[in-house]
Amino acid sequence: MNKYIKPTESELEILQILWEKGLATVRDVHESLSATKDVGYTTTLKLMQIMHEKGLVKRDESMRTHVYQASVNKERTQKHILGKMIDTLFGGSSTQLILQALGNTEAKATPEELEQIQKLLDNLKKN
Amino acid sequence: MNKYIKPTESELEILQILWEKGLATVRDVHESLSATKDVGYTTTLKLMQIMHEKGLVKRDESMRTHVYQASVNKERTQKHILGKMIDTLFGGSSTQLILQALGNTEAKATPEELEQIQKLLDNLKKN
DNA sequence: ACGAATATACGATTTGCTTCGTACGATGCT
DNA sequence: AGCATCGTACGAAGCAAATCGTATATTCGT
Repeated sequence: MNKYIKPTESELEILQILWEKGLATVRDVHESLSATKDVGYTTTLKLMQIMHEKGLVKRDESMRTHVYQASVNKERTQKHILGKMIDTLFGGSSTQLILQALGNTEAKATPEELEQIQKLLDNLKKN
Repeated sequence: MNKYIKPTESELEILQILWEKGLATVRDVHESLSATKDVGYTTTLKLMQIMHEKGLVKRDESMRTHVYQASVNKERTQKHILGKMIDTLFGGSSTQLILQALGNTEAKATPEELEQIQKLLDNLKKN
């Protein structure tokens, strides 16, 4: 079995961009990143090279400008980190986390989203 | 305004113990910790000293054996970290996080907990 | 063709977290 | 009193993450 590699905070930021874009060059990623963060280009590059070594991303090197994509699954990664967080921050109770997230007044959920949650909740209640 | 200090992973483990116990000595915390983790006493001590410097915990030094307590609010801290996680891992959508957490087959929620979530959900729907 | 811009590679540094050894004082036991 | 135990303080090592400077190759514009 392949060992799970836990992405660092910075690596997660990059992964998120890659998950969104699908394919992206270092420059693409860097431009997205630097919108919110003050960071040098070579720093982004280095990070992505390290991620490549770790196997977090794949890249096509056939062109001078390499084209990257995530090589780890988004949902799997989210689930993994979420699980850890539930442990270390919510004493193992996912309910506590959900209540906290639902009650979060910022990042309000839209009615449609609430319905989405309702549906899943209904489903769980049946079992 | 006081700058928010982000607790590290290890510090969170300790905070969780302090939130639960209210008051605790280093030894208390260490015993809780070492139930799940293999770590030396002085390591726990040092961590708690650092947390004290950072202002994450308070302590009563009037006795030889100092008595600690968390000085940061549990809900506030959870919310803060959760918010960051929603940003860096779920593209800013708390709904995505909730769906993921609800769908999590491990750490199953009990029917009572589901009701708790339902109530909050109903409340949100009204507005 | 030539200078500017753009790309990767890579080493070095800095910073922060974690861990532990050691020193040393206070307390407890016999 | 004398020794073991328990407590804090503190320095330092080990490690990983993050940042950046520099070297070098390629490409582009004029």
